[in-house]
Amino acid sequence: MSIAKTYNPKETEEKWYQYWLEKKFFRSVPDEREPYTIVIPPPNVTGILHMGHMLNNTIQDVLIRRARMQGKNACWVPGTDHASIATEAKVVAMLKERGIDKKDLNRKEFLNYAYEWKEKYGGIILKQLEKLGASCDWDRTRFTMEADLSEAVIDTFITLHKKGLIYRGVRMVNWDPQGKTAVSDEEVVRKEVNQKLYYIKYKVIGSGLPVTEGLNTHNSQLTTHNFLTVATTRPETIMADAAICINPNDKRFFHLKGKSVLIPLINREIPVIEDEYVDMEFGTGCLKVTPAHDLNDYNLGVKHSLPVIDILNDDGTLNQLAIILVGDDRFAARKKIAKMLEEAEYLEKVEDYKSQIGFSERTNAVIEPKLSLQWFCKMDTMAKPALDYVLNGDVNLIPDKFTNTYRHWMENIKDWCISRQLWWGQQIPAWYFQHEAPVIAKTKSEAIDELINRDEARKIMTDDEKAGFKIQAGEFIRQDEDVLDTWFSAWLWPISVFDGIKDPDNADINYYYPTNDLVTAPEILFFWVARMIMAGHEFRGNAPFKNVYLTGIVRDKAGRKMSKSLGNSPDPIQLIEKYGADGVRVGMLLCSPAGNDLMFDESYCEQGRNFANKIWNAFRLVNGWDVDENLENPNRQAIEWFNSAFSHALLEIEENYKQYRLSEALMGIYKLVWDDFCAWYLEMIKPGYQLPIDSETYKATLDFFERILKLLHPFMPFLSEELWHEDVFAERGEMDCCIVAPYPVATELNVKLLKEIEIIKKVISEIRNIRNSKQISPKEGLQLKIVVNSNMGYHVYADIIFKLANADVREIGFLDEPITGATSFMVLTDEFFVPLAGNIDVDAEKVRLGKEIEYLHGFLKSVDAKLFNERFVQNAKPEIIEIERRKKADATSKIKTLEESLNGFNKKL
RNA sequence: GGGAGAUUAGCUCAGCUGGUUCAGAGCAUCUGCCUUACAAGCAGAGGGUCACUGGUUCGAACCCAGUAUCUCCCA
Repeated sequence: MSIAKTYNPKETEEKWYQYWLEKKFFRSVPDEREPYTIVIPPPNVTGILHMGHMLNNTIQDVLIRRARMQGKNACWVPGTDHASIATEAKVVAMLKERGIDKKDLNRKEFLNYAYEWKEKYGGIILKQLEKLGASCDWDRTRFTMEADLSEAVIDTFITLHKKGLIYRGVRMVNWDPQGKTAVSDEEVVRKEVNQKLYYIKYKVIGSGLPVTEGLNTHNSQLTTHNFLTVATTRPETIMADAAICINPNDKRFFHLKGKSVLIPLINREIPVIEDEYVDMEFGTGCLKVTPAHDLNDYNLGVKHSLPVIDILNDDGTLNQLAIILVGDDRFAARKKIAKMLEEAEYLEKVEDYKSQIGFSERTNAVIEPKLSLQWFCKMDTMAKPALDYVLNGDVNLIPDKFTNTYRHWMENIKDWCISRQLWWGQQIPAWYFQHEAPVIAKTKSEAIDELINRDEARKIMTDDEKAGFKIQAGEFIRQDEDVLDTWFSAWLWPISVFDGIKDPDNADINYYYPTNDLVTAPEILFFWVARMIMAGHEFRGNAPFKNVYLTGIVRDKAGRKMSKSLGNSPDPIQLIEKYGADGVRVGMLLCSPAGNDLMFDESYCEQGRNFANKIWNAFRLVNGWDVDENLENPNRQAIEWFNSAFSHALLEIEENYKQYRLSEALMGIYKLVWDDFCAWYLEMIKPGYQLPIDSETYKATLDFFERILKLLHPFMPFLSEELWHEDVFAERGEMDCCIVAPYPVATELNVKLLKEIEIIKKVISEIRNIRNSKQISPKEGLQLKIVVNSNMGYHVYADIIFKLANADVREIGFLDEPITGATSFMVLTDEFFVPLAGNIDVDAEKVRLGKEIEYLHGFLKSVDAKLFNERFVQNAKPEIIEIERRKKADATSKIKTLEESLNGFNKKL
């Protein structure tokens, strides 16, 4: 039977993924086995797969497949996140294309379009994950805005509100005037921007005190005694000024104490206040205080009881309170007002100025600090236990360098603004009736009941009156327009996917929760991971997962973050088509140390593809052998050696898995397969061309191959499954699949054999090296003679040396003394001679020996330096000294033998 | 401005409690091979003042201090 020379992933991927699905290998239901659970970080429902997802989900799939093979009840819950801001933006854009303005729609109409959009595009990313081989339990797919999960969110809100952990307050928020929504600090991107610093003059008026004597206020040569100057980047906000602040220690401004000034253009009088907050070095030393439009000013305003004058509309245009330029956009107003100030001679000068400005991550609009009535979730009491879980190791951050960052954040946590001025999301269950304080309730009718219950006068109403009130209230009560932050859904994810909020004692939540591992990006450590831990503690009394594996950011070769706008991200699906899913998975993981960013390059996928092909061809070799039952097994050493080598590698691989060093675990497998199995073991046992193999070796080899397939499976599920079903291995029942094959376990190691084969490999390499440097064809047999000074039994390995180095076994001789006329090398303390009739360059050989002796002398000197150093002998640990002594002995004896060889050459001449 | 981390071969990274696992791996490079599983391959080779400067120590890639450069987080 002939098999293709190269592995073709396309057919096998489709075939096996379907097979796994049909046979329900991904399905998990609670049973008596130990559970192993991962909840997917729900990708944005609008998203398409990018390299970050590829990395993240490959890691999860590796972990979940390995756990499945280890006999655990592996459950990987998939799903998507409604991503309110991003999705709403996409829907708005779609409507725009159709010529529909969101403003012309009501909430219900808009949501219909949004759902239409979600139905069309929402499943794309999950379909793409299938291509990668993701073994999620698709029957469990959840969506953060589906009915059950939304209910969980609303119930959570109500519960926390009852506990006093949710409140409504006037706060400075980051306002996105384009998206018309508040965004979190984390969604604000700060960039350095070239701006102008405007120096504006405010006319000083005395409170009872005369203006500085003798000066004519109509004179254009005004002095600082009549005016003070303020430097600002935002001249359009002067109409919102509530005060001018000076530092009480600033001698330059003592004369201003207790006075007031007039705001230019609108001539409103505002006081001069004093606060040490003002930096005397910056600008002019006079600070305009605009509580409505700057966070620091707001705090200053609170401290000095200043009025708050908000001159901006939600869309960033100026409102009536501005008095002038009403209706103009803030940036247009800035230009205009600069001109107006200049014309009225209030503008002293303008300077270039660089500063950090916040931009909305979603709309890229300049963020406006804005006072707003928002809902907040109190963080301080929730943060404490969430911090403790990480500090005392109940939750493991991997790598643990993130623990520091986590602590720093948790100790300086601010309350969480959870309302968003959007429609796509769970509408806040707060109800407003006339001018009463809002009622928190799940439904309108519950809200009305609550209205009745909380008011003494209503409580005592007759039933008829109550019914009347209900009808009246029903007409006027209205629900909060805002929706909840998406993270307010996402923080429940590990609980809500198992319906643990609605039904806290159900079989699924009891079995799967807390989950085992979470794999996510460090960027969302705080606003997702930390909050999930808080929710876990709050609603279940424990942390939602044990380990958090933080992946790196996928960057391009030049170190730039991969992004759509840069166009530097390859399309993952195309990569899969080019290199195969297994190739891409291997490629991703080869370059992804835990927690470090990875500089992705396609060549890694190429390496992965080549590896798949290597395995494929190893299979072709084994598959092609005929077995002769009558043959003796000549490969006992080789078989026992590989058995040990496999276990040895497995132990290391397991250790790396344990520490979540997946790239190193993979590299361990890579080397085991490529080097140990293919380059050494198969070459050792390979029968001659078209000759049969003995059955013992054949069986052992197939067994090794099967074990290798199992080790490979988590990383290369398709190739391993494909080969698993080849006839040579076994007759497979329909459920006998690699995906559920029991994971290999290490057996006892033959340490002596492992060591000896390493020596034999070295001997073989040396012989090959001689061939290479002397241009001797591998077909030309060589002789090998050995002077054995160690206790190594080379006889046993004569066959192997012959086979791999073509040094004829019958010619291997054991000598008592070195011989001349041969090129030589040493392995450990043993001397090897390869006679090369007439082929030997005596001078070169002498030079080589001389160099080696010289090196050993140098080495000996450094060892002696230690041993003759009294302080070393006194202070160093005995075993260290012993090692040094042995080094010395070995080097001395090596020098001796090499010198004898050299003398041999000299004698001969 | 405050905090965290990094700097080891051309590239991506290992290197545990300071000492034979001590300078390592994979890729790339170079040399020779189309050797009947694999040229997506085989055999071999070269390549590093462990960022820099001091210090501690019998001994430093590893510990300490300073300097430089970079990344991230927070103002």
